[in-house]
Amino acid sequence: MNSCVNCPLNGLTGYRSHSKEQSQILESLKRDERFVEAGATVIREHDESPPLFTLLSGWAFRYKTLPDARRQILGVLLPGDLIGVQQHMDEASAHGVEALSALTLCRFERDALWRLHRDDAVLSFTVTWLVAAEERLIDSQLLSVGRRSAQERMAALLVNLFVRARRAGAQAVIAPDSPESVELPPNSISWPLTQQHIADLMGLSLVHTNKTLRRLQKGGFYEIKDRVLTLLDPRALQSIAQMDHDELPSRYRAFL
Amino acid sequence: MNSCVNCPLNGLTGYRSHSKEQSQILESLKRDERFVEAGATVIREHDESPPLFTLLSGWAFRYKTLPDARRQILGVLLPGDLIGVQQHMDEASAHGVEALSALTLCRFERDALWRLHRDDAVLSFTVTWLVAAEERLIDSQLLSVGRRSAQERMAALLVNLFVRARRAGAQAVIAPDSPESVELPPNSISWPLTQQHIADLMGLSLVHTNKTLRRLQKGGFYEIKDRVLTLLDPRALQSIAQMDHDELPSRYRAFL
DNA sequence: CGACGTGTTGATCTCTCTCAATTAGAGTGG
DNA sequence: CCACTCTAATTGAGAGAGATCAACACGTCG
Repeated sequence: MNSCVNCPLNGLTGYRSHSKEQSQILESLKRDERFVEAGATVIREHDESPPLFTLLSGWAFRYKTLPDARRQILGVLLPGDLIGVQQHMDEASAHGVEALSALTLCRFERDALWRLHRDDAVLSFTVTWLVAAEERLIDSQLLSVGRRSAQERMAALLVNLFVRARRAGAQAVIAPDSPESVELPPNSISWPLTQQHIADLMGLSLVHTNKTLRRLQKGGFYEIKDRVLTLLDPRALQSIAQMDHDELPSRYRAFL
Repeated sequence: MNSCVNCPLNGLTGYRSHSKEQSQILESLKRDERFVEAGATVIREHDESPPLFTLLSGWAFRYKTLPDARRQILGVLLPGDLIGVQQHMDEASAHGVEALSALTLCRFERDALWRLHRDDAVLSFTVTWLVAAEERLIDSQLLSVGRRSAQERMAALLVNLFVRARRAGAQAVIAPDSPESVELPPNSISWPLTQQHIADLMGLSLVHTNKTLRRLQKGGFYEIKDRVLTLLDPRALQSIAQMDHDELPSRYRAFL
């Protein structure tokens, strides 16, 4: 079975169903599939014109670092996300991408982005949609990092990633050997993040991240065991996070 | 003279020159021009499907707030920026937009975004380019807010906005009555931000923002007088900000 | 003239960071 | 099977960057 059916460009955004025509264009732009192991670097931080990818399975993250090695994780990439649109348009890559779990990537031709815009209006609109959706995620993270307390940030992160992962899992047509495909209870997801990742995501120190997380755990709000996150009280977490009702786009709300 | 020549969709991204065909499409999608005064709300935080705008002159900002009124400014919008792509695709607006100075906005038809993708590949590619460019700006701000000290954040903000404003000014074909059009020495720009704005941009308190800014000013690195910012030592500021050489895209470097 | 917005400064307070040490689990090699 | 090593999580203590509280200065504007 062709894994292109899981490609986000192929109409899985919930916006429209894919057609033969678009599928064919995508096929022609696809160069190959790539598999990388957990921890591998997909794009180095200052790579020149890295390829355009689509994430078919697994978790990854985008990051930037300062000269003295402080790292900020810009966002978590889940199956169905696009990788490398920003850099593709503009000289060197501004951020690196690293795998959190084993990944399956669909790699496209160098000029795929332009050809896709040139050849098909639906596909080009989908790209814009995907990029805009990613921007909303960053906006939300910026709100957390800039204005939420440590505890609020943790709660927001848990809820956000939970609903995103649930939705990504629900959308995948097949993904036999990927971490997110393992059958889990409806209030659990696979969780490949270490506390260091969480700290770098939320702009906190490792130690403080640990203490804050611990407090939430002892409060019975969530549980992480064997790389699996279980939300024991999603509502309470949302409330702790001071999440405005509409901070979650409606397409995610069903997963809580 | 038609102000559409200043429209970012019309090839001002430096990526290509505009053609008759694209100009005509844009004309047909343009509904009208809007003028708002400084301080006005352009888009309320939870508006349903707000229109798509292009910022022709003036400064604005995007923001999100928490239920208890803490505010995070997500980014500053300068002439040539697109407003409202994110919200346009997806239910309610996730962020508000407010004017920092008097603005000239070009307002488009409701379904302009889709029609533009449908009718012209160059235009649709330009939109993707613009959205991706904005995402890079947010990435950079997230790095500041998450990992830079207060002093570093201030320095980074001053440098970043300076080069962006300089470039926007250099690109504007005409903008007679807008704040950024006033002739200023090459190391100065118009500066409509209050310290409260800066605090909300960088995720700091007003008081601490003031003290940090004051220290930099006393150090002779910059000066703000009569709503005009002058960078007295851009190199030193970059260095204070721990700005990696490539944190500024090359198209901005000429303005330092 | 008083009200208001903006900037400034000093005095605490506290959240988060840094430093340091310990525990637990997963490999790995002898 | 048992040291040995590495990574990730955990906890305590002390330090510090930044927050909060409180005044005051200055200019604009009704």
